[in-house]
Amino acid sequence: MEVRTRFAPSPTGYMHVGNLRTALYTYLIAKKNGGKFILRIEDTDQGRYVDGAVDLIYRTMKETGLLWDEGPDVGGDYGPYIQSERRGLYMEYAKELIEKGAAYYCFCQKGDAEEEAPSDSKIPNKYDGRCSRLSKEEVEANLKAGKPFVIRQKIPAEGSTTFRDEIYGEITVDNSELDDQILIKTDGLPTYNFANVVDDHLMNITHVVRGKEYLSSAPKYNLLYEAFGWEIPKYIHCAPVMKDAQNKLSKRNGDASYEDLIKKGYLKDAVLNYIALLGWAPKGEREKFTLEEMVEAFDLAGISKSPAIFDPEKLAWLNGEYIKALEPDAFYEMALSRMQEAVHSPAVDLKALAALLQGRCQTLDDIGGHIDFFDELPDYDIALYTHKKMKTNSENSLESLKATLPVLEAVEDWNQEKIHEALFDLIAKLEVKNGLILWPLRTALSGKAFTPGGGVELAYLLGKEETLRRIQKGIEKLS
RNA sequence: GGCCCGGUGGUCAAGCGGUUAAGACACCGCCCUUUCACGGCGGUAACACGGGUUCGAUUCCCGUCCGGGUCACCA
Repeated sequence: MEVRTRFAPSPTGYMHVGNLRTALYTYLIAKKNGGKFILRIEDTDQGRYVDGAVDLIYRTMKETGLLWDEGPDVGGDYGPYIQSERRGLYMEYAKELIEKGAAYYCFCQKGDAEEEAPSDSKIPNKYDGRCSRLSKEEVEANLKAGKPFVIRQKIPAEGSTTFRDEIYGEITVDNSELDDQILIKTDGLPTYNFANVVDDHLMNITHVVRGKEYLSSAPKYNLLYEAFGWEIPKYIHCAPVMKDAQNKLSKRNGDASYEDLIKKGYLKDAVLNYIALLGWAPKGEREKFTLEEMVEAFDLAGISKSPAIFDPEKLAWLNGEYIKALEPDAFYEMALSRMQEAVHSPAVDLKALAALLQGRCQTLDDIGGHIDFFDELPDYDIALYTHKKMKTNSENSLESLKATLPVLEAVEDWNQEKIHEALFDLIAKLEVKNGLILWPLRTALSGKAFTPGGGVELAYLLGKEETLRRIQKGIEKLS
């Protein structure tokens, strides 16, 4: 039988990485088995609907390559794929359940004292099931009178229900723990729990992938499937992605969303790769995977039972690996706007600068901080000239700069080779260590302890005139 | 609180009765070096606790503790 999985988000906000990871795992399970990945929008909660959320879901998934085979915009044989467009469909299934004795009409009002369970119940707020004991005539009369109603699932009073999750194994719950949950609301629309079961069956879903928060409602689903006589899908419940040991990563926590990460200069492939590793361990020691490679390597056995804390540092590291692996031109394109923000002189060779930056950035946002000295030389402390390994100090640095100035002044073609040649000729002539000339030069040019390149590169990028000016400035500072 | 699930270094995690308990990030040190980075090498650091079962438990069972989830006419 063909494997069919579905990602079923509700359009209630933006995609946080936990959502995205669920989508990814769902996709991987389908593709690993040569099956179909379906997108279904669950929008039965009119109150929580957020404008633009559906588009954001489409965009994020397309961008990351999680392409669906069936869905609202691409169609398929099991549509519609938007739950609100299926609204007419659920009532008949609910009625089928009533006929089968697995559900009943309930006329209790929301918030009614009547709805409250006896206080000795083990479950607070558990419905006491009084409407299930209404006679057929009473139900008919209420319906005729136009009394508002909901339809509730009738949970067997005795026994227990066992279901199997692919990663947690078999779980058994006493039926007395289960509430007669509402299937159809007063407005005639199904609850998530009911719509889900009906839709998954109608769409022939074979593997239900979802967050672990649904684990405890799974027994009720099983009862529903059994009442219908439908085949029960395989369940895969995924432990959440956490912000810290106590709190789940949440939408309102700043950088938890995919969009924010991208804005901050993370690469989509790196983000996808990283979140895959949060809760899934591939066989072997490889950590870097393309989506195709993940499909190949994916295995349910590698999915973790316990929650994983999102570690921005490791993401940053992985992102740096992805940046290094980029074609220089591709990196240049990505870095361009950020370089232009920081460097305004048209004389600066941004391609050469990008080449220097590529190996030193973990995120694109790091760029600004690396090149903030280009436009203007910071007012630095001359202590920077002192470096124990280079054996430099303010006195010999002054001499070095004085020696360097005329040498660079004499360079005709201002390019890296010529600059390099001139500087190393000087070093040879003076019979000193490279660092004695180069460290003071780099310091004078940048005013910083750390820069994206050495003296030669910086001199080239800054241009002859600015280079000489900054050396002169250094000499003044040291004199 | 009832029920369900989980608990290996700071973090992600291998492990599935016998291991010197992998690996990665981070951290520290050394080397290389035209700084930082990169690269190379090395290091610190973990089986929540208590009982069993067993010749032997990180691994199996029970209890405790801790954490999470759930108990909506939300999904």
